[in-house]
Amino acid sequence: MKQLFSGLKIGVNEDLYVKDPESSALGKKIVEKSIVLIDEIGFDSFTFKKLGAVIGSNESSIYRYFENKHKLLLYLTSWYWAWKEYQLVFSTNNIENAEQALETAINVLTRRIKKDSHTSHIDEVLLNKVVVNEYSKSYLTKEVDKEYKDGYFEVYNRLILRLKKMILAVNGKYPFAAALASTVVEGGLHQHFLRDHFPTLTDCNEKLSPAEYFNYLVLSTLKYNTNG
Amino acid sequence: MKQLFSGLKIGVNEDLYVKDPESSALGKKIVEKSIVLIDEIGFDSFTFKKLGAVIGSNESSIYRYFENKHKLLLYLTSWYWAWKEYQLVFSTNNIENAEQALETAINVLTRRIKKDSHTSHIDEVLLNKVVVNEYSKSYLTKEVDKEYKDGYFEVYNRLILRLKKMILAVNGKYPFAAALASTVVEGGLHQHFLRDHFPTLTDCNEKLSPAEYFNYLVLSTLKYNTNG
DNA sequence: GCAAAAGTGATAGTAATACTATTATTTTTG
DNA sequence: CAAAAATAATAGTATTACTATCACTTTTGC
Repeated sequence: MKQLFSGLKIGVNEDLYVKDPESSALGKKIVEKSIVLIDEIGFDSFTFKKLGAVIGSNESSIYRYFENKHKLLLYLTSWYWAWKEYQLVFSTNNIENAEQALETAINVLTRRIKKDSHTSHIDEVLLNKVVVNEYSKSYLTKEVDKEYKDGYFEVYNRLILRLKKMILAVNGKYPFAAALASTVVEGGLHQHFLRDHFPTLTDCNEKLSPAEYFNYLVLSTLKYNTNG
Repeated sequence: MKQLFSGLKIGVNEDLYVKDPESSALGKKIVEKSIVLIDEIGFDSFTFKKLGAVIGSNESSIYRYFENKHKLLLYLTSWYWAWKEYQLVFSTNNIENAEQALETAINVLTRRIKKDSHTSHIDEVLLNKVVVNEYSKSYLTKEVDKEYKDGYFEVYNRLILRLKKMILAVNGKYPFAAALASTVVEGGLHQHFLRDHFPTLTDCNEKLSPAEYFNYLVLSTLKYNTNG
């Protein structure tokens, strides 16, 4: 699968950046090191000035790529979901059996990223950690409706609707397909967070993965319908 | 049920405030109006200075009740979960049938608050909105492990463990009881958010409530186990 | 190879934030 | 009514989140 990605540019909404960070060495460095720094100090403490210091660049230069740190976060997380979408599509497109395809999709969407395939300058292991800890902050804002209209959450939306379709392929009569799809994706992030910080609130640990929990949850609720 | 609450003080961790806001008129006003203002402008734009202007009080006076706005948010959300815990306990404690009790609990935890019982100075409708939009921000921080140890998330923890127990009462062999309980509570907030802002990502709307979705989800996964 | 253009860096400046400290004034209460 | 407690007013600091300007460096197109 690795070769399928090499040379392939992950597409995110162009309004998220002032200048395409993929178009220059500095741009790539900004993206690469912002992930490292956000993981290290958290998004709340993260500033362009600190990032500038890390990459040996001026604050003002970073502003030429991203309007502000909120847009940068949207860029990073959009990149993440686009990457997940590719993984989902490529890992399920030759599976005929709907149930098996759904299981594969759930695995892709809820597994913890351990090894970095490291296709580019982006470290997917760190980016996954950033998404778990910071993604909600990108939409829990007063500007969310406007930004939704502007397509800033396009990739995330599309990904969830793909999963919804796969759920309906298993059981076309299930009435909560969108809610279940969003529960799996958002819940996947949340269970990883709980595992790391509120361990009594989840059963997921070394031996039991969120993927196992969600696979059981989804299949049982979809099959319950048909069994009566 | 209303009378059970009147005169009953909801208990939150004492380290969350410098001076108990319940102990004075100003303290109550701070709590009351902070909910209104956070709902209005969002937690990110909320400052003690703006709150001071709203209540006709000085910024420095607010600092005598809460160290900073993060602690205030923890206070407000703790109050909310404590209030939910009471609702849960009182509405289920005389139900013998485990399945029925669980259904009631899920209803209490995932329903939208519409009417304000308005026991005190706190508007529960607004507070519910604040929790939906801001609760994640209270734990998605770099200080979460320290604050967890200090008991800042005690009430929330206890509430989820109560739900876990009720899940196990229905099916003692279910292996993901804590994960399912946290999925219901956190997912409940999330589905309300989606309904308001990303409507294509949920099936919940005027006619279909998150409570119905979660009831079906939980009962089907718990029963699937026993049916095979 | 050179000039224009584009990109980057350095510096300065502003309004707002998130506080702390001090002192003055008002309110409570013993 | 005096002492104590609570609140208000003012001032001050470091940091944030930018914007603007200008200098310098690198790229590119002829």
